[in-house]
Amino acid sequence: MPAMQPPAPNGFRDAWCGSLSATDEGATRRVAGWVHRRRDHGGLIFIDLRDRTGLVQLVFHPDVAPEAFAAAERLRSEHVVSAVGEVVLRSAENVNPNLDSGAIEISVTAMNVLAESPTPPFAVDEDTPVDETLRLKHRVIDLRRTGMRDTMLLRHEVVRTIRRELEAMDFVDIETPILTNATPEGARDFLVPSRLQPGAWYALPQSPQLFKQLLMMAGFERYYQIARCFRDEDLRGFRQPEFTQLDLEMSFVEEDDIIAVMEQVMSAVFAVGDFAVDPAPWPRLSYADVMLRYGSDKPDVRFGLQISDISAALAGSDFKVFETVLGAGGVVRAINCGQQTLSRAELDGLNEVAQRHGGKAVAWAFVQPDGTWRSPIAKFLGEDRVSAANAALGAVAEDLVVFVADQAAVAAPVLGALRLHLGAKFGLIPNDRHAAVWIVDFPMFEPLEGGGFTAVHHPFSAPTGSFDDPAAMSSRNYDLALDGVEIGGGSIRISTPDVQRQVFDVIGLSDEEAKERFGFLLDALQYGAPPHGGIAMGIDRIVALLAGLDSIRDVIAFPKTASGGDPLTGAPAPVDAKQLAELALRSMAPPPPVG
RNA sequence: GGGGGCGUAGCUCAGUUGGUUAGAGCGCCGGCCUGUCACGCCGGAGGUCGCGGGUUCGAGUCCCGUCGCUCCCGCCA
Repeated sequence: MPAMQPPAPNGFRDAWCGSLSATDEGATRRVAGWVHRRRDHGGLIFIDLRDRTGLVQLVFHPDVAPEAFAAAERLRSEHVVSAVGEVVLRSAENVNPNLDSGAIEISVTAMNVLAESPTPPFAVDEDTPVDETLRLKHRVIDLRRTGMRDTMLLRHEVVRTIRRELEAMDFVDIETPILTNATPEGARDFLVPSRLQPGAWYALPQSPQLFKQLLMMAGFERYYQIARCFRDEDLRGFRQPEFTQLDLEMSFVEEDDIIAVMEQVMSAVFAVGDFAVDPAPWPRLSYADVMLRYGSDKPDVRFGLQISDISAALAGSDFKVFETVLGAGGVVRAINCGQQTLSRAELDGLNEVAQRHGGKAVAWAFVQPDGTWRSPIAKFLGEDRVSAANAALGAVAEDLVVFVADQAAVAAPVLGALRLHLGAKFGLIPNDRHAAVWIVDFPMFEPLEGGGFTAVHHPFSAPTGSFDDPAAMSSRNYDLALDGVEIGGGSIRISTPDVQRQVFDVIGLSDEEAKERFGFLLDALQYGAPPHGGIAMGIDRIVALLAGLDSIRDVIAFPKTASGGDPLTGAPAPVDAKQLAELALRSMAPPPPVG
């Protein structure tokens, strides 16, 4: 964090607690903050006083300031005080190296108690973990802890850096509506009833997608916004119903232009967190490639354990499981774990990992010095197939190989999950090194059960290929993955009404529906839309990764729990019948029981 | 919607095969203490074992239900 300017002197303070140092020796300084800790020695009292910048030790001597000393005897944790005194150098043996201000202390001459506090529900320190519901219920106390404080300040610094970089590149910050229209596909919308138009509904935006495209058509060339987005889906550690993204859009650009801008911005952001990411440009891998080799569209490329397809090597064996799968158009894929050992119980445990992700079972083999396999399935395969598989996998003596046979759409994610599981188990995932990678060449459409298609990303991305074969079309999308987490994604957009209509047609949106829902977009496209594209980056996720946190709840000041509630305010909560009546609404359910 | 884990003092946790008055550390309160810095020493208070029901002579412990939190799958264009 950059150093802070001293506070403008007033009746409360003229210095930051954490910024005082030996250079202030002899000066009279006034500080204000919270009582972090009190050490009462009877004839001498020490107070650690805390403000946003850190701690400073106050000393109260009965002979220096009897009144202040008497007041200090009554101080307790989290009382708020303003104190003034001389900054004195500590003797060498009394220096506290754990404190930024540890070379000095303030010998207090006078103190004002500005507020008192009962004992807080948990200690304002990092020493013991605290139940998260309790933390959220008392978020004010929780946010006083150094971990939360530092994270919120880091978050601020990240956003500040983004703005600085983008503004240096002439991006314009423009706000888009929070009350807007529901979208027919994609995530579930949060809905807001209209009072002035009973029966009609606003929706909270899942992203400013269409508005930023309209801004390009309006000629703003380069737009950005730190935008709040809303999706009414189930929560996870890295998913909240409202979240913040860096949203940007540019005109007269292609993929390389957007990617170059983002690499510059993100490199600056990683530098803020002292985050060791390989210098840009970052690798661009195709969707098909990463789904095969990593079993994920957001691969963690910091470690090996890559997946290989060995269908061809093993085809035609007497092993019924593989033959049945291959006969039905499936695949056999495997991970060569190298010289690793797992117990029988650990090998069996892999089945659970596979089943959690929709797989059936995991086969395994240990390569022996002569190249044959010690494996329950070896006898069904035959020597030729085993050596062909060894060749395909680069497997040599003492290597462990794990296999999954299934339809590709199942085998890929199952092996992807196994890869992460094994990488963690073998200790292969470095936490001091980070890897960013672009994923490109996504399919434009994916087939729906029961016929038809849906857009893999969204129906405003520009497709490539022929509409005669939608399943074979790609989209001009690019996602950015960091350490196995999707931190952003975007695309070159459709900029002609024609193509936009054809895409709507493929996803089953009739001309009439398209006109009703997106008429404004088709209309704007028709009046001269520049080629344009953009990207959105998940701020919460980026900050969590920079801070090494597993949950974005820890980078949001006031987040929701897994059931979408806020223990602090009690939201969501029933509302008065009167409020409902004004909205022409009626409650269908009895209010939930209190407590 | 489905599956796993958790819920005992203000906080973090222990609690054996179901068996005496449910414990520890920290915190809190009181006393002592002039160089501590997670101060120290002495003493003390503090419990709806998440909630409801059941089994049992007896339930923190076993069973059923329920609520809350959390992780995973589905879902998240």
